[in-house]
Amino acid sequence: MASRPPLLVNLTADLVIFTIRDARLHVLLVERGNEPYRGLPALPGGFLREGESIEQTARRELAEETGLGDDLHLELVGVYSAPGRDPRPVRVITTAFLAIAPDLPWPTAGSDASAAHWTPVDEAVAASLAFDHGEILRDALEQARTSLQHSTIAVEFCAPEFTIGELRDVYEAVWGHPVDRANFHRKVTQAEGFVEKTGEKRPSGAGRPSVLYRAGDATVLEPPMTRPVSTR
Amino acid sequence: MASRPPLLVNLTADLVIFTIRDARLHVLLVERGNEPYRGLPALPGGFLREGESIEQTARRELAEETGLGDDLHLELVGVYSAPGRDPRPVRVITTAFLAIAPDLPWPTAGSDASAAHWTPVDEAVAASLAFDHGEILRDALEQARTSLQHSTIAVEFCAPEFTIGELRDVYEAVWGHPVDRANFHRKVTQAEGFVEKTGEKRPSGAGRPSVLYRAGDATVLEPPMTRPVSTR
DNA sequence: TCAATAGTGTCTGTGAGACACTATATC
DNA sequence: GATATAGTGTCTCACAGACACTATTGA
Repeated sequence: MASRPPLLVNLTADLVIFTIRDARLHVLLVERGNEPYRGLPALPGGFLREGESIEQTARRELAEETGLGDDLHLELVGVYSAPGRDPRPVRVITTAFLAIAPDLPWPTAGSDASAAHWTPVDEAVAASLAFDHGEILRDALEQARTSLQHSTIAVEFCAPEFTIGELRDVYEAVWGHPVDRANFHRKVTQAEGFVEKTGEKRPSGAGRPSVLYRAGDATVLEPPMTRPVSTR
Repeated sequence: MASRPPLLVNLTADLVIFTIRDARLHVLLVERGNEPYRGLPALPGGFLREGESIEQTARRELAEETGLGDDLHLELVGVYSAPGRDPRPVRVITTAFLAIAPDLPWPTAGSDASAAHWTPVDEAVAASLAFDHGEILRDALEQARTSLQHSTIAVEFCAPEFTIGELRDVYEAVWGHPVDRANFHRKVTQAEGFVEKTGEKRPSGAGRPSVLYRAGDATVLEPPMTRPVSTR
């Protein structure tokens, strides 16, 4: 049989960048400046360039959008390739990555030109997004919730020095569910390599000052943090 | 700034198809008939076609290679896009999928023309494979081991009716580690929706005949099956 | 002193791991 | 009977969940 030439496509990396502001999980959305879907909110992303791996594309976009270093946590969420997901003549297939940013004072909520907004995830999930970005966002959110169980990435949401209470706020914001204060404290401090004391304390307005911690060496959390049934 | 046109690439789906033969985990490898890497063992795969999602590409290749229906379990392992991973002029980026096939009598170990071989995974991991298929295989193996903990996919390795002992053989083959017979039996039969009795028994040569089960409705296994530390 | 927040003690239930025991088949 | 395989009982330890308690600060 005559072999047809392989189909040529464009490849993009789209980013689901999460952070926590005011104890709520937010995701970075940009307003599309071009067709298709001009004016609609979308996930930031961009095309693969020559000499780049798709992870490098994702990191480059991440740096452009957040202005942060490229040492942030990135994990693959999925490949989205349904025919017709992008109306342009050449097929555009995207690889979605999940990124986690600490809750820092943001220059302009993204240094990129186009209007970037930190949007509460529940609003973003309910909104109508460009392309299949709604589906991507839901998949990434579920993956983030699962990752919090099995890994120590929650510290990536925090500043270099943080309190156990702040770390607990991360879990509560991502899971959207309260977590027992006492049990969480023990779990986190006893898990080897999750957090380590800095030796400092920080006054917490009123009340006993909290001990400060920094991230430990471990990346996997074994045994995992159990996730409330109602969040699954 | 002048925007350059997006890079055009070829996209492939490569398959890591696992099965169990003689209580050992095997993977399907094909011998490459064309350049590059002609003659070297490689994972089966193929190019994305027009009107197809990449999952459909993977299912099509899976059906071609195994002759089995397209209801087999498929899960995304990763995207492999390093520049230079394929020496051809147009960049070839692959999405790797993990598939699980039951241990059935195979027509010719794959109906495809090219020489397809069921290879024990430890041999395949040690061998030199085409492209970055060695890395893909290692990633897929680790993912399969993890999936066995958290899901009920182990039943996909089995015939429609199976014994608890056969299911345990799956875990031992994939993990490469013995699993306690008694505790496994309780875990599997008490986990809701993992397996259900058919009502039949099957004589097992000598000894008490074993009760037959079929797969249940559940896909996630909660709480998970704990994996021996030495396999992590 | 009280209010507020941080951190500990302790009891209970679930389930994993280890391993002895019972059940049912072939020879 | 002996042997082989399937399945159960049971003890111990680790740990999650619930929640009462103590500790340390500011007002």
